[in-house]
Amino acid sequence: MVRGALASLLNLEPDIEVVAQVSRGDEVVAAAAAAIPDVALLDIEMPGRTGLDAADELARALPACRILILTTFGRPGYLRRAMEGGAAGFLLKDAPASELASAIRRAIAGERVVDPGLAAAALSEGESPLTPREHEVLLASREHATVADLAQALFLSPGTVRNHLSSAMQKLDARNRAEAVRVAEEKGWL
Amino acid sequence: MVRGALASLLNLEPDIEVVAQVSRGDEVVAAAAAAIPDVALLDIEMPGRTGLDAADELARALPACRILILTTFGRPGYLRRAMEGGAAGFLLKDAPASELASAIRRAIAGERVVDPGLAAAALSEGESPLTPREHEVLLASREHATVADLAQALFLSPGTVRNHLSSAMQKLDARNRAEAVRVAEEKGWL
DNA sequence: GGGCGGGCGTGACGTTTGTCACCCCGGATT
DNA sequence: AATCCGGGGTGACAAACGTCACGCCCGCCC
Repeated sequence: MVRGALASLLNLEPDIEVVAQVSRGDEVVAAAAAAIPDVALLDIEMPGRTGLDAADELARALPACRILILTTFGRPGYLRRAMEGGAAGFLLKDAPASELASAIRRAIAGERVVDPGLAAAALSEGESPLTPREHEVLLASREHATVADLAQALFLSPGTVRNHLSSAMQKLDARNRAEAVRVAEEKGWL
Repeated sequence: MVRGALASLLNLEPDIEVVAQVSRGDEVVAAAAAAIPDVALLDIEMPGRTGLDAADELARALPACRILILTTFGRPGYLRRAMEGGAAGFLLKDAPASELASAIRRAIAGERVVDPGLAAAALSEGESPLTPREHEVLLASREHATVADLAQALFLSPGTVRNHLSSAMQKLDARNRAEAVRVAEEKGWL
């Protein structure tokens, strides 16, 4: 509904035409390859595939296509990943709707469009202190209740899992897994 | 942005006029009292106050005003609460945008508008098996890492907290707090 | 070549957690 | 009067958790 509504509004702009819409992250690249848009507007949380992942591949497949990320959650980690992935801009859904059209125009003009407050937050928070493995274990810990489960799912020894978790918890200043997950999610590191 | 976009679209409909918009749940009743709308369209997750809570009070303050809940998450528990609170309809944001206007018209006509699949899910899942206290403790456990913290925050003995948690975990078929919270959230019982 | 960090593992240790049995109380049901 | 349920509490116990020290390997970098 949201996508449809925004598309309708954008189509009312005389200089903007919506040439394609998809509902899933894993349909983005195919649709863009077919429609060859000037700008791709991507959400982050999507079924099938993250908007950030889709952006990475889209940037390789259609280098001429400018990418704008439009998301609900202003996690600094998201912003960083988006910019490193070659996005031209990063918008929050709680910005006024008028900003969307102007951001698209500015993206076409070659500017980078980033919410200033969010950019500051991204710089101040720094990037994730977690090693890839720690990140992976913490991620999996959301879906597996016990260390034994976790170890089996990751093909690791239970001891190693606990070591990774313990190390992650120290880095995140948390007193247990659950808190570590919360903190990591808040900072956009998960 | 989403609210603004939907409002713009609705204003394009000849028979619909958007008379007020607010961004916070705790501003709903005041705005409605000033604008006296025929229909109130409420999200659930809002800063300040839940849309469901706002709906309850709105139904008391302006009984003539029809209430439509428009939300991202189709949790059966949400639906139940909304209907018990006197809402005229319950829409999901992933429905097509065209359905929104028609739902508003049907609400004015006195119909109840509910996503059929969601209604079935609500009936099949049943309501929360948790006692009020268990619910409360589980809710608080999201923000307090240890039992000791939890006990202090709720003015309870640590043992009692663990008893409540244990009982909740059994009812939710979970092996620890974190899993219990996940399950309860999924079912819309939290 | 040596140092360093990441990944994987083990063993030991103390703490926390989850479970259970059992206690009391008050209100509602029968 | 007896029963049940929700709430609050205690004490004990085993299991799970989080921490630490230590070992090994590999790759990178000075």
